Amino acid sequence: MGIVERKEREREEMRRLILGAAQKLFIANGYEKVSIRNIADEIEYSPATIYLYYKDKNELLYALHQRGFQKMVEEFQPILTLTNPFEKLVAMGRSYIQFAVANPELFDLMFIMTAPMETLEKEDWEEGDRAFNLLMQVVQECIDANVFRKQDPQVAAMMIWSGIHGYTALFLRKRMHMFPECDRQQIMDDAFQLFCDTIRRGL
Amino acid sequence: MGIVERKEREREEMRRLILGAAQKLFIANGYEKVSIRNIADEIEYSPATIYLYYKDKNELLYALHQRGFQKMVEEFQPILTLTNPFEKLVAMGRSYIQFAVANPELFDLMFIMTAPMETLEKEDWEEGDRAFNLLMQVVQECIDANVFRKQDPQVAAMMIWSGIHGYTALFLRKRMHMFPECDRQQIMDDAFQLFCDTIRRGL
DNA sequence: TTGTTTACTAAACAGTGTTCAGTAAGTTTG
DNA sequence: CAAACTTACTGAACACTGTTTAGTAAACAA
Repeated sequence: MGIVERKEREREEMRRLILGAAQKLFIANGYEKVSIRNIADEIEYSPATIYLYYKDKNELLYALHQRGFQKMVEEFQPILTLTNPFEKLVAMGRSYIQFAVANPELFDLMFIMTAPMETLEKEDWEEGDRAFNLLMQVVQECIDANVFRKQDPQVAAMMIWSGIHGYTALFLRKRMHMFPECDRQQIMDDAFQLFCDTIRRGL
Repeated sequence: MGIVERKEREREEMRRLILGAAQKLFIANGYEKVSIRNIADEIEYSPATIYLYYKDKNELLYALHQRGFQKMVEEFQPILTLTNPFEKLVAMGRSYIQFAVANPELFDLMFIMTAPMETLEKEDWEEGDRAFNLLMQVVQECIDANVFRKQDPQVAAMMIWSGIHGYTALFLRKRMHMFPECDRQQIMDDAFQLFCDTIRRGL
C-alpha cells in the first residue's frame, strides 16, 4: 500500500505550495507584505494550516533563504569556468554585489535579516558553509598561483567576504545617504575596484 | 511673558523624557521590547501622547540612533590624540568593532536597521556624514604620510569602512554560524588583523 | 460498519503602530 | 472675574501581526 508514500508526497507538495506563495509575495511586494495571513489567502487555505507544514514563520523564511542560495549558486556557475584564479575571485565579488542589487530583498533574507537564522539552534549554517567553501577554494587557488602570499585561506576568505559584504550591506541599508544619490553607485564601484587592487597587491 | 519659551522648554523636556524611556527599554530589553505602548507605560502617559512629540516610531528611532552616535564619538575621542596616522586608523577600526560587540542593539540601530533611515527623505544623513569625514581625514593623513599611495580619500575611506563594517555586520547578524562558536571571535580578530596588514601593504 | 487517525479551520489571544473624537486644564481676551 | 479660545492629553478604535487551540469533517484501518 503506497498510502504513506502518497501522503508524504502530498505533504511535500503542500510545503512547496506554501513556499511558492511566500516567494511570489516576497518578490512582488517585498518582505513586509509577507504575512502568514497573506500567504494563506494566496493559496486559499486558513492561516492555521501553514503551521501544520512549517513550525513558525522563521522556518518558512529559512526555507525561502535556501531558495535564494540555490538561485545565487546557479548565477555563480559560469564564473567557475574561469581559469585565472584572481579573475575568478573578482568576478565572484562583482556577482555578489550584482545579485544584491538585483534581488535586494532576497539578499537581505540571505545575509542580513536575523529571522531566518533563529531556526538554527545547535546545527550550523549549511548554505553559508557551502558558499564560503566555494570562496575559500578560489582563495586557495590564488595562494597556489602565488597571487596571494602563503596564509590561512579561511581567514583570507573571511576578510575578502567581509570586504565585499561591507558596501553591499551599507548600500542596501541606506548607509550611503551622506552622498548624493547620483554618486552612490559610482563610489561603490570605485571602492570595489580599489579593494580588488589592494588585495591584489597586499594579500 | 516667557510663556512660549517655557512651553518650548517643557516640550523639549517631554521629548527627552520619551527618548530616555525608549533608551532605557532599548538597553535593558533590546529592540523588540521597545513598543510605543511600553514607552508610554514607562513614562506613565498614554500611547497617543508620544505622537504629539514624535511624528512616528521611525522618528523616535532616528533620535535614538543620534544618541548612539554621540556615545560612539565620545568613545573615539582618545584615539584622535594618537600621532601615528596608521595606528590611529587601526585603533578606529578596532573601536568600531568593539563598540558593535559591546552595544549590539545600538550599533544595529546606527548601521543596520532601515527603520531610522526612513525619516530622512531628501536631506542627507548628518551623523553618518560627520563620522565618515572623521575617517576620511585620517585616511588623508595616511596619504600625506606616504603610508598609502596618492588617491581619492573618499573612495579609500569607503573601502576601509566597508571592510571593517563587513565582519561586524556578518557577526552581529549571525552569518558566522558555519564556524563553531568558540572559533568565531578568533577568526574575526585574525581577519581584522589581515585586513590591516593588507591595506598597509596594498593601499 | 465502527473506530481511529489525519487535514483542516474558526475563533481567539496577545500583541503591534497609528488615528481621532472628546475632555479637562491653561491661557487670553472682553 | 467670566467667557472664549487654545493646548495637552487620553480612551477607544482600526487594521494589522504571529500563534494556539478546540472542534469538525473527511480519509483510512479494523
